[in-house]
Amino acid sequence: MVTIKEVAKKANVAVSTASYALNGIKKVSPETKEKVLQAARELNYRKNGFASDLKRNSTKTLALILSDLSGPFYSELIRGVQDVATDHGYDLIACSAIGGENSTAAKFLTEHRVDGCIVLAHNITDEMLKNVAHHHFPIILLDREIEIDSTVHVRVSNKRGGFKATEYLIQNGHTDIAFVSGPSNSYDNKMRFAGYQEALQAYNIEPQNKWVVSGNFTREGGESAANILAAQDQGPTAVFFANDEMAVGGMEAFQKRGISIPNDISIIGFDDILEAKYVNPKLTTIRQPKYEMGASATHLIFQMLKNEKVNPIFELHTDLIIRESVKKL
Amino acid sequence: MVTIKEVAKKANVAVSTASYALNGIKKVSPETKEKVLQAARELNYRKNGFASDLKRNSTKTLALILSDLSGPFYSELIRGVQDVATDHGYDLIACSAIGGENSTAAKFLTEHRVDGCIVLAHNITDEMLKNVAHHHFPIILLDREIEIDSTVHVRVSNKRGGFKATEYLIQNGHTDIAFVSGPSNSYDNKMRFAGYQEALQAYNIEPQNKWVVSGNFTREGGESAANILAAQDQGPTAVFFANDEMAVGGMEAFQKRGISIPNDISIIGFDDILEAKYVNPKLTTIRQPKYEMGASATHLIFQMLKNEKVNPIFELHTDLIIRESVKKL
DNA sequence: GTGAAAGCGCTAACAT
DNA sequence: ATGTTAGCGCTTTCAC
Repeated sequence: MVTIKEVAKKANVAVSTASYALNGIKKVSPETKEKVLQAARELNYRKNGFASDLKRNSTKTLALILSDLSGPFYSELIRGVQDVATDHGYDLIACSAIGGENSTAAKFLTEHRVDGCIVLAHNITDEMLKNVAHHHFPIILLDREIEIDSTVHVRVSNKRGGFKATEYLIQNGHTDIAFVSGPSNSYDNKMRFAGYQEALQAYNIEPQNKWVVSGNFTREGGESAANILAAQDQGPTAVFFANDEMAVGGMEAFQKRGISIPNDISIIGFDDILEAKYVNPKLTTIRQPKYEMGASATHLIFQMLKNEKVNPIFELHTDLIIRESVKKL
Repeated sequence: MVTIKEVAKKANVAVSTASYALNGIKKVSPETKEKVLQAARELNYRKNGFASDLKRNSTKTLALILSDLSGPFYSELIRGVQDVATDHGYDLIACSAIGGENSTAAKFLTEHRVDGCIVLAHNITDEMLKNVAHHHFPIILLDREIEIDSTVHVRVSNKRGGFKATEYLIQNGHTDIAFVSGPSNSYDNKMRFAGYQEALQAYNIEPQNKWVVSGNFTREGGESAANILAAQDQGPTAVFFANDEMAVGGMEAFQKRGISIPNDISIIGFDDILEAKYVNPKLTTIRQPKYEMGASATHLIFQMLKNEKVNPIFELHTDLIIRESVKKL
């Protein structure tokens, strides 16, 4: 490996001069600069980023921690993060939390390898986050329930969204409304369900246990939930899937059984994934402001980096997107 | 920031001893070890990963360079990379090549921040790759045309795949076969088109310029290509979309115009994306072995790291996946 | 088993 | 404008 020392020697200057030249610091005369650059080129010099970060005590990079790099994820959200990071001259890397304590995520979280982290991973334990969170190392948690000291949460109003979805169904004349839930340990799911229940109550509709079935947030889960619902003597006239992924699977399952959407049954989802508008009929759903979530999270990091005080909770709103999958009764 | 020095002081040992204890090196007696660990806990010590990497001169991490972190990408491929990296005790980070010379990707490529790179990004120039590639820094290029010294290429047999797709159409009685191409600067696209042409020639079918339309590898591009094709007096009986993304868009566009698939027109794609089997009718396509691409690329990196000789080109094969979108004439 | 000390490659304060 | 040098936090050789 060729170091700055060798470059300096070849250019007949001191290391400091070489460093200044290489970093474009004006102190150095144009001729010396060119000499250094030339030497660097000839030696094919590449700086050692770690050494430089170590010295400067700053990495100018942010990490985005995801449950699984290869999982499906919100590209809009990432774009939000990326845009803001770039605006501030920061780099962004993504890493996976698979492996828990031994994951790449853990390494970045604990070893001062980045200046801040955005965590969108449910496989990172609260325990670990607690151990790592301290001042001067900003951590933003997305969609987490538990509050952790010196950590900031960015959330979406899942409960209000669940309420809106259910209310929209009710306003279209539905009273027999099923809820297909995600995994029970999911904070998102819990809140969306709470919104569903609240809406039923607000409109004096008796909740029915048989109409709450679970679907694990996956397409397949949505299919089997739809099949369970369709097999009942007296099925619901509408179903609220706790995410679009399941709604898409559910729609397919209903249609396969000859049940027409929205004529025989109305469907509403949650998330507004890309596919929602390509499915047939187009899916009515609750949109999460994903780009804004990413952008806000990143803005918060920079505020924290500047030692500004930030509110520990930042909540964003949801919108009802009306398309074609709900019929007025 | 609390350093190992402070831990050592608190534990009343030398830094070296603290280092041994912290790294689980057996030299140190159980009691001293416990003393050190205790001190570290109390001080909430986090090691500085850079300092350690700098000293060890190895990062034990690989970078996966993508055109755009927020773009749609092959999660199967990433899983392949991830699995193999993990097996070798390496970490994996993903970063974006947006910004070219100033991108995060460039930083990782040039600054010795990782032990090897897998590049799946067309916005990294050959020039840059050339400057960076040298022995002891393994770089694997995915789906690239130009060969670069001391760099290894993993490819898929796009041309054979294009041939197979076209041949399958021909074997089903089609002779009026359109080709919807991707961006002209894409190596994948070029090769798939070459396969298409070769198949036509092999079966003595006259190629028709009016049946080659471009679609930019996007869903929208597929839609407009389909619309162009559908508007022709005498349209094709089959169309080969150079990727599934476009095929899905094209199918929707055809169906919107009342053209039935596969009754009125047959469709074949390329890639076998997840959606291919959820679309209606299910899409017949050419599958790329994406997991294997990722896994092979990563294996190659480790071979290079061990200074083993590797072949500069590694080609994987494609398979025809027959589903429902092609009809026998 | 433990400690002292060199040094990884770089930056920046200070001296010239 | 350029050079000398301390030191970032860590690992590891060598001496005890």
